Amino acid sequence: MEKYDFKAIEKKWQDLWDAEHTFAAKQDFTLPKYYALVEFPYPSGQGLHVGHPRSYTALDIVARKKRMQGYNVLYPMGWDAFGLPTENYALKNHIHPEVVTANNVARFKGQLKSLGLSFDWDREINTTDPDYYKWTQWIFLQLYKHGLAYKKEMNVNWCTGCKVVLANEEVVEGKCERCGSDVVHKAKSQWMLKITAYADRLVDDLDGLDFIDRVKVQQKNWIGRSHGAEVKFATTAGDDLVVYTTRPDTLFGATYMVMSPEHPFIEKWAGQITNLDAVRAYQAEAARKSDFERTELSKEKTGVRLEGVRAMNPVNGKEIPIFISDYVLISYGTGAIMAVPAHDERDWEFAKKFGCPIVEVVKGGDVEQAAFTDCATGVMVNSGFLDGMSVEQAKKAIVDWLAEKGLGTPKTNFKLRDWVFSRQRYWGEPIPMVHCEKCGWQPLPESELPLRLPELSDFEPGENGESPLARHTEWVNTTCPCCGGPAKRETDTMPQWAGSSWSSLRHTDPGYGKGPVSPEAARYWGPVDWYNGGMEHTTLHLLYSRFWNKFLYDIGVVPFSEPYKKRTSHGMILGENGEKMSKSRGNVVNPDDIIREYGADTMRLYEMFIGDFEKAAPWNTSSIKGCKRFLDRVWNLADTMTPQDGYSEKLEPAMHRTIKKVTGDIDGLKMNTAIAAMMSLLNEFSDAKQVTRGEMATFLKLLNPFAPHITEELWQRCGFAGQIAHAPWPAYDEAKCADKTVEIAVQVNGKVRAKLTVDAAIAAADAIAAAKAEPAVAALIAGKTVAKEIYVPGKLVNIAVKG
RNA sequence: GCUGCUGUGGCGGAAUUGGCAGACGCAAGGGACUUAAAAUCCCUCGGUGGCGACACCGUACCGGUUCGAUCCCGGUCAGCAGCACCA
Repeated sequence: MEKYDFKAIEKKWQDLWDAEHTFAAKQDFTLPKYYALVEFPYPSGQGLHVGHPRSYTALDIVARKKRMQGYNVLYPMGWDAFGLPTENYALKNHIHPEVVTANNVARFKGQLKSLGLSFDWDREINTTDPDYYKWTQWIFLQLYKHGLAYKKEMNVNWCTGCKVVLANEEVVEGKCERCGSDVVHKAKSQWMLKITAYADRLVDDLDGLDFIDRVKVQQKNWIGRSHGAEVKFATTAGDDLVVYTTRPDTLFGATYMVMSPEHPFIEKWAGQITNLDAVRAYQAEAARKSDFERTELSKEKTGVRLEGVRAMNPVNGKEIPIFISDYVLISYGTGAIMAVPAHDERDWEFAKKFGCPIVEVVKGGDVEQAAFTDCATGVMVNSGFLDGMSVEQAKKAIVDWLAEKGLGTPKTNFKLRDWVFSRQRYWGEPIPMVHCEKCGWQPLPESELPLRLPELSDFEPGENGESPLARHTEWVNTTCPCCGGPAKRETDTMPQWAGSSWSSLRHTDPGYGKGPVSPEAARYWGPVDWYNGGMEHTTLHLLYSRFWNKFLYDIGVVPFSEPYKKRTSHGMILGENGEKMSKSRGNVVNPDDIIREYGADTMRLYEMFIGDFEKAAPWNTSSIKGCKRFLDRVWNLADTMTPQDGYSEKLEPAMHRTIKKVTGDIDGLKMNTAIAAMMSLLNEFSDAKQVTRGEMATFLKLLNPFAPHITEELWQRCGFAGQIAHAPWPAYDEAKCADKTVEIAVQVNGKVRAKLTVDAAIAAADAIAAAKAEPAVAALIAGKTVAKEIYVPGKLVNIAVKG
């Protein structure tokens, strides 16, 4: 046969797949279904990164295998195309974002096709398509109508670089997640989504899902649910100061209180505070600090004591001082705490600095040296009626006592905040709301959707934090849907995360006109069976889309409350030097170059072979050659094929074992060891100098999901019927996986001293007898007492001797 | 600081209900073919000692349990990721 011409072969089959829609999901809803999904890309100007194919190829392998196993597979692709980089590029180059998006999508699509990915292009979606964002807007209106979208004047995270508001999830260490600029606080009126209403379910429902642990852990930490109690402390100012605590058991040890500098009582009590100047100065200082500084300076506690007002510990009647300090956050709990320095590290540090008494109420540590925070072993002391109880018992007892006296109630709190949903930029979905002086905020009638973005030539963001849409008065000025009078449109747009929050649902029937989701298609296809995506989206897209799905479930739009059954995450592909790929580091690998030089099949194989799918792995150009060499040898294998249909006697166990291994490894996302197993099998064929027709057919099928072009071509050239993509996945027989004879190790006291080839079904006594007969073993055990003899079937014999 | 994860040859990585450590691949060295190179094929390839058959050591480090530990337990160190004063 001629040389392996991957260029011609790959083009031939890609064209055929396109022409025949080979991988389109079938409309027959009686077939068993499988919905595989990868996070759809943001079509950036840089084109595809070598990281994209790692995720896409892995699920492509899953999808191709499932098709061969007889499933009706949905493996769709789309474009998450709204967003700042496109808009910034458009601004810089004076091209409309819509044009930029179309160009980028065309390039991405070409690149994805050149990889031979089996996406169903008939179900392509684009979040910037008005037919798509019509329904994104529709979902927003439903959220509004159910009280889950509301407008609020608040301090928001403002990115000084992008000139836009960010969600909490988009702020990393006080900097913008995208551009790295400083994030400052700014008071603005913003649309908010009440994700906190779903906090409990977003935590609890994780238990029933097949998500990798680190995703579950990260989501749980982010939502940050804690159980405790709210407790009322009487003050000399008259108002009760309410605090939230997870350790009500330590109430007897509360020796002072702390309020956040933003706490409203400070204003209220101004007349009674005798050191108001110092308090005001501290408030001003705290307000000046950005989030970043507040966390950076967290080592040293600061604060001011409120002179003139004191509180009373409700459990023992003792008067205790009140401080203000920025280590207490206004945004969490009640904005005030009871301080128990003996059993809380932060309180301990503060008490040491400000000379507050440290009263031990849980025995077990040395509270003069450090706070004792262990809940599991401590015993209550100095706590009146709680003395002698464990921490757990004391928690119950004190909460009951507080409830009885009307001093406190059990309470659950979350770290999760509501989702800031407004962005002051052009390239996003317009928020379909209208403001009327008379009627207030009014939703746009659903019949007027989609509310299209106006054609603008000037979409530079406003300096004052206004959206560019605000300058477009013809679009802004409208009539009130309620009273018909003059009104103004909302000029902020939705965040980039809006469109992707329901995209998995739309793929099930992207053309459906009566709602966001066809009920019939959703019932059949949903939820997604396997979803793969980046860890960086765990507390963003993944959390948001779970929230939206739950909402859509509650209002009867979808019949399932979780959008994804299984979630995995791929590791990053690093540069050859082990650092993150970036232009500035000069270590970027372009997938187009690799495909041109080695072919798509080699590229796919290499990215799957590179290492543990979940871990980061450095790119290594010379390792690619190993994968190319493998495919070259597969190509040449066809020349050694014999006409025999079944498996040769010698290789039969290896064939069954490899089928089992590859099948299981694909399901377990261990593509690297699946490929290793196929390489080993190829080595067996090489040693045998031949391959039977039956072996060839099975081998090509196993390899097909990984290297679809070369296997399709060889399938045809070897004269097998039809296309391999439609061939059934090979089966294995467990009973035929084992060899008839096995080599076992013989150990004396755990050290290998001999090897022995025995019948696989040998009895333990016979194996041990044979082992003892080995000269090397006999010499070592001669004259010693045998303490124990162990036979592990098919593995080894171990003889333990003494003396 | 807290939480989670990881630590295996020159490199990427295999192998754990405790059972022959280093599969598979890369790189390297030697050989065959060739005028030569590339490609291909064959051999070697954890360390130390020995001409040698072999012996001893070896899965970050120290200790424990076991006939047997990369795997389990206790402690130490290093790295990565997430969270970051959430009471």
